[in-house]
Amino acid sequence: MKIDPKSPSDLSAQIAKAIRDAIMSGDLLVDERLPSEAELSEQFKVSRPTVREALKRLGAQSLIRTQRGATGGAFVNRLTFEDAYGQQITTSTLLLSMNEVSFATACEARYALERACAPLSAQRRTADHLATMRAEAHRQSQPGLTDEAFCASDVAFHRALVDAAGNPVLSYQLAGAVEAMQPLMNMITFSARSRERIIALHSAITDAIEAHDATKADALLADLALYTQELAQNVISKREAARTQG
Amino acid sequence: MKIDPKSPSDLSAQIAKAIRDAIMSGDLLVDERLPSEAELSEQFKVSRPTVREALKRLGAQSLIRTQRGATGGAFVNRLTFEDAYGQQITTSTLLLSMNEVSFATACEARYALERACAPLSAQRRTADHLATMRAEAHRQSQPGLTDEAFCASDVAFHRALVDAAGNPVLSYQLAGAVEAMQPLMNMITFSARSRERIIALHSAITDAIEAHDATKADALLADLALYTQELAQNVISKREAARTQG
DNA sequence: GCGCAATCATATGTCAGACGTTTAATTGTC
DNA sequence: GACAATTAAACGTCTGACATATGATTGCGC
Repeated sequence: MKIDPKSPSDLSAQIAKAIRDAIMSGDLLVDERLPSEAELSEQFKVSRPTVREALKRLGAQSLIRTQRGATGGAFVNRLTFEDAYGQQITTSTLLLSMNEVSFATACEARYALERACAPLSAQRRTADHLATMRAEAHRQSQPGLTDEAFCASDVAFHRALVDAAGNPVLSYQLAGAVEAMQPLMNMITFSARSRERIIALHSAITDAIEAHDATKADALLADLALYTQELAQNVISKREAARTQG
Repeated sequence: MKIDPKSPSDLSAQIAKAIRDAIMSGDLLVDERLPSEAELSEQFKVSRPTVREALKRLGAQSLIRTQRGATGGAFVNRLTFEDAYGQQITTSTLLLSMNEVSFATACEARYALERACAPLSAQRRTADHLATMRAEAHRQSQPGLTDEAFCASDVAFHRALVDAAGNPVLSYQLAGAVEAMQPLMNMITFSARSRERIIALHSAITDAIEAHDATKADALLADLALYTQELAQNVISKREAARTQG
């Protein structure tokens, strides 16, 4: 765990990298305590503020946690699925909003991923998952629901569908993809008729999953993907028309 | 953009959160310059080192970049797909290594995701993608290749397969999933015979993709998934036997 | 007037030393 | 032996300063 003393700049970045590498390579184990800030500053021959900046970098990635007090210090953090979700959502959301990713591209990715776990979900779904899916579908049918609330419920529905696959790694991957899309989804205004159709599809998907019918679930998801794209296309072409006219 | 002055601890975390929220909500636009560290420390009524710790946190997430000199400062960073890849790989790798995720679970997730983009790849693949896939398959057939090099080539092959779908969002999602699995894959020792079979599958997959045959590609990927699981199972049961005996 | 070099202003990067706060272990007393 | 006070270790923050990079400005020579 050493740094290059020649490059005068970015010392804190180098230190962060050295520690990160030590963690990722397994030299530092989970819950192991790092040397105190004072000791690290001696080891690396830098000042304590510099060490602190490095530690904050690692903290931002949930690689370490810090604890105050006599037996405190920096500890290698066990990265939980929840931590990872949060980071993935932040990253994915920014990625989509900053890179002019088209709705079509994002939507295609989302449904491709969801269809990937549909067979597993159909196979392993529990009563709990089915109940959540039905509850969300029912919520979506309530009148007076704002578009945002409708979208949020939509995300919850799909989240349950993904969780039904019983594979935490898949859930983690898809949580980011689906949640990051919500800002894009929110731009769609759902008419009463379009909601009705989406809800019908949600119900049918739930039925298929309950019946362990992977093929049908897949087909319904394909329909839903197509319909979502269609709705978005309407919004986009209307905007285009308004711009041309105005 | 304010912080709570009542809680005495974690000031830098609060400041980081305030700025992060401003970026994610769109209050701060891409390439916009943040106030200088001195100005921020005035605004938030904290010292400069505290502000700096907050900025380093944001830098670690690639939310900002800093530049020295007269017109320097902190700028809202345009998160590139490459930045996002890097972070996702780091996060996914640690998640898998720290949470006793079974090989079976990770492998299932990986192949489920890959099969999700096989239809798109079959539809859109270019000559470039096919060339890369064939080149990697060929590399895998060379004698004397270490298991690590074989795995790395395997990752490159699958990466090309995913990129062939022509959807950067999918590529981003899958890059993390596939690359993060490499440490787990590396535990498998590939015999000459198992390599041969994997390479045959890789070639067949490439053929199917070239022929725009999504169904066949999907079936072959399913075979590959099964075979990979089988190989891993062998390793695991051998270890088990060794432990029982020793 | 124009080009080039020296200077300056600004902002980040780093350092040193200090004080406050939290927390657990130790010590001392009843 | 149990409980309270003290102590020590470590992080969290502050102040002030110097170093360094870099664009802008100024001034000089031509």
